[in-house]
Amino acid sequence: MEDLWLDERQEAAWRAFHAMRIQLLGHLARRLAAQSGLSEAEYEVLVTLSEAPGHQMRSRDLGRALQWQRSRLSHQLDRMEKRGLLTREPCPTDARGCEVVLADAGLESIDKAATLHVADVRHCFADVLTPEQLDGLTAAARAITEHLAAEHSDEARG
Amino acid sequence: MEDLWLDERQEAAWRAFHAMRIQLLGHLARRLAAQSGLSEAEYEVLVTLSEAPGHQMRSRDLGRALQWQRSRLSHQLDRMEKRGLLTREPCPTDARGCEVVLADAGLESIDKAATLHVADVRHCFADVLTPEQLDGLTAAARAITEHLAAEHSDEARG
DNA sequence: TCATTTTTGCTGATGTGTCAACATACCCGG
DNA sequence: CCGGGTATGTTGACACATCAGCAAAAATGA
Repeated sequence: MEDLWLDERQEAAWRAFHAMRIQLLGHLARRLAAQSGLSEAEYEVLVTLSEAPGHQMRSRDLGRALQWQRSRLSHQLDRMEKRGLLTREPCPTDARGCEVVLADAGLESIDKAATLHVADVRHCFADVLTPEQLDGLTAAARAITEHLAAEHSDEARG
Repeated sequence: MEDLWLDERQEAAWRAFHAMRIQLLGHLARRLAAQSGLSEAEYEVLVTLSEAPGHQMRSRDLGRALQWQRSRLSHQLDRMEKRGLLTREPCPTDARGCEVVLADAGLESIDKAATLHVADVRHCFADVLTPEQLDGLTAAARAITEHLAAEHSDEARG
């Protein structure tokens, strides 16, 4: 049963990461909502759509790009379609499919929102860290992501 | 309009952090649910209560410890009380207040869950990083948290 | 061709998180 | 003591996320 707890250094890192995450994401989400009337989920959908050729994408590909579950995306698109941010149209090459098209209101929203949001990310995240800290964070985050990906493909095989 | 976007290094860090956060927290939440039947919210409430003297706390203090909104806590306690993880009793010193008491089922749950969850955190987070990365992450996270706290108190004053 | 399996998207139920509004109790200055 | 401001907790409405289950179309392969 030894070896199961965190040592001092590990616990400090975990707690600091936890607190930072809560504060930072909460702050960014509140700013985004106040400035643009968008939630983070809406922002991500609109950014991805706005970068797609023709401002449209199959629901399947949108889901893959965002790494979302199908049902999550479907519910989210329901709400955004009701708000007039996008439309859903039948996919010409696959009768199951569904083309998600950015509406004018959505394009307007995301254009305004993106500039302000990126400025917030700079102000509260990027500009607070030194270049060395940025690189260190990138390396640490990638190490964790890759470890999880490896583990996931392990259990898919095993 | 110059200076508003992120440079290469900043964008790499932001994207890496974003991806890591999604993967890591999703993984930990799924493992916690599968192993213990607890959500992260329930886990946090139970851990905090289990560390309190007498396994109980005023709702106000619980909210402060968790940094939660009052309404969030109230809704969460509703659900957990229905599940038999805790009880709510009147506060003897303040008729508005409410003592939240850990129930036997809650103590049992958290005892089992904590060991497994901490092991997961070690496996997917702490053990993946070098001591230097852990310290670097701690410093970076604290810098961000402190920056946000300072900003928040600024706008409270201004 | 035809049956089976996979992919795609939707739905309903439940749990989660935020906001605004509310009722009550406390506190403090007159 | 009393009256206005503050603190505490709850509620209802809504947005968000996950799960299990469903239907229909497509891909696969005997």
